[in-house]
Amino acid sequence: MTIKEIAQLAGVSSAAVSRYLNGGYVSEEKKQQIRKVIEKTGYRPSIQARILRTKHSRLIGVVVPKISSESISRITDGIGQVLGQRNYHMLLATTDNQPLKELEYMEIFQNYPVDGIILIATILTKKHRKFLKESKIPIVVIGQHTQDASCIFHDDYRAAKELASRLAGKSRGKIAYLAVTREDLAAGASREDGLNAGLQQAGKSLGTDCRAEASFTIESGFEKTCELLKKYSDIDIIFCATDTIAAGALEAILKHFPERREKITVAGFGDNQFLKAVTGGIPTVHFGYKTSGIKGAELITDMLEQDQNIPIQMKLGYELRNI
Amino acid sequence: MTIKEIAQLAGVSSAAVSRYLNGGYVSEEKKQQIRKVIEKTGYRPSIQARILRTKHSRLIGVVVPKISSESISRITDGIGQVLGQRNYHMLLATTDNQPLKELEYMEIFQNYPVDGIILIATILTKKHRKFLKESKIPIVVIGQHTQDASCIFHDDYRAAKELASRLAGKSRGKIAYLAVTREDLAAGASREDGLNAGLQQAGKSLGTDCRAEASFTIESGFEKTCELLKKYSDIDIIFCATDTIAAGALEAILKHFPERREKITVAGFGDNQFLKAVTGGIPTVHFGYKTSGIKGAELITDMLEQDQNIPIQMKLGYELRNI
DNA sequence: TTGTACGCGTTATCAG
DNA sequence: CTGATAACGCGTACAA
Repeated sequence: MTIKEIAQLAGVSSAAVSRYLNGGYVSEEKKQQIRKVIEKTGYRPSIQARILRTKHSRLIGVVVPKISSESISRITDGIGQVLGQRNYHMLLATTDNQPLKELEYMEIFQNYPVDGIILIATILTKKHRKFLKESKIPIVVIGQHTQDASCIFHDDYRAAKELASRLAGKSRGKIAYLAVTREDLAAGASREDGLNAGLQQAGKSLGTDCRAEASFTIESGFEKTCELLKKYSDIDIIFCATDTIAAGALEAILKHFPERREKITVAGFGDNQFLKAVTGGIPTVHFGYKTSGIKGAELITDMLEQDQNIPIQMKLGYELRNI
Repeated sequence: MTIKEIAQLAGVSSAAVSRYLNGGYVSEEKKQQIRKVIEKTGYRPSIQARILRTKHSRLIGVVVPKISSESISRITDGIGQVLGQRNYHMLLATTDNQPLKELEYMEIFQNYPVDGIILIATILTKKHRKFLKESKIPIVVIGQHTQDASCIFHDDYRAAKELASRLAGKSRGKIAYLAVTREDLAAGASREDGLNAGLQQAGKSLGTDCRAEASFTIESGFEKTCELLKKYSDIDIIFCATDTIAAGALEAILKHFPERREKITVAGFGDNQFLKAVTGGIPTVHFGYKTSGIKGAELITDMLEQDQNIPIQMKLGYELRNI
């Protein structure tokens, strides 16, 4: 079904049908004819061809590293909420934690096309930065700090510092840290640096050889914790770069070192609701993920509708929980 | 940047550039010229305009009720894996558990357009069924049984029946069930019916007034469990329609009825990894979610490439865990 | 108020 | 092997 066929069936020109669809001048009489035909045929205009003409789709592309993450779903919730209110739609793409795929999907989005892109970022490579700078459509980065685009991020450093300094006092043994790659500037480098600063402030430091690097999974937290606890019997705090890793740490303790359960504190980042429900809540950091989604969506729609092209950097606070 | 501009800069026709891009006949000499210009300008063809001509995008749209769900992310993992191998890309849309939004996004996908749609279904209304039947592009439904499209679903009934019959023997008190709406034929009706059949087989039945209807959230499981446990002091099994609800049930017990913790068995569906890690694993049903994603993606790409239009109904098995 | 004609960026056809 | 040119489905000046 094309607009031409509808026009023929209704005995009018395709322009009239187009105007009918988009609220232009059409006589009452022709409106009726057109409406009838459209109802009967179930005709839907091709968004596709329309975009080719109008250059905007009222679609926002959101690129995420994975979807099985509570923090990410909170962000997309926030985005979806604002976009819905402002009459946009959201399309998601997942990259399975592969930065190259982020670029792949951003290009697809750009050419497909969507009106704007929100990137929930992990590692920003040179290629990313080039893309951000050269993009023809607005991009907002969530979760990482960058000069190359508007961004919304969390105060990972200070959160980690405060968490560490407040928890470290309780420790009489070794303190361990399950990190994630420092290439991830937010969850990797900033949290780790903040942690070390916080420990120092409390007159402590990580135990020798008590740092391990995990990936963003439960299994990884499980394995690294087993190794650590096997090596040292006096670890009494395990900080984890994410609550997901913390879940793996808890599993390891539960399964292989149950006798040490009471002695070891496991702390994380993210305030995972699932974890809170079934454990009663471990010490963790609550970031305003939903808020960052809301702000991100507001930002990008503003850029779209007001041609605001001055990049904005926005840092969001945090709250310590269960501490 | 358009193909015409590239053609001009390279001193060839736009047709030659198009052939260069799509592997047609171009002399070695012109190839070089074109490549140079494309590299220098960073030109990317508009997928958009290409689709207008070719009618296919090598894009598959996947509609999901929410993304903060482990089962759903396992399905999309499976889909993404196959699609990647077969040189397709995946676009996701979330509907926030609102069936109307499912239709909205399926229409967007259809007109946008994508080559095929995978719907991870919850409630199939009449409008859904009409849409499925009339769709011009292939649709695969995952998670629900339907005659109106190819579908892949799980054996919820028998899984629930076996789970119930094997667990019921241990009970000496009241048995409770936290259901979800029966409008959801799979997670709602089938599991509940299977559960009742399983209990009956074991010579038991649900306690009077011991069925409550929850939504698919932790909070909801928490509230309903509080109410149940307040009313009856001899409940010793709580079956939950999903592991997420089960997490809420565990939270309620932990927080408000810790003294009854040892006496109450909480069982669920879905084999949630997070839950398994931190609790050691509650009795639950493992469905082949990733498999259903894989099969779904294979199905739809086959339909696309072989014009197989005979609908296929595929039922997948299950495994009981931690029982 | 209406219809004609053109353009959006590609690919496919066809004559060279 | 190459280059004009028509077509894809729509929106919109412009002329009527």
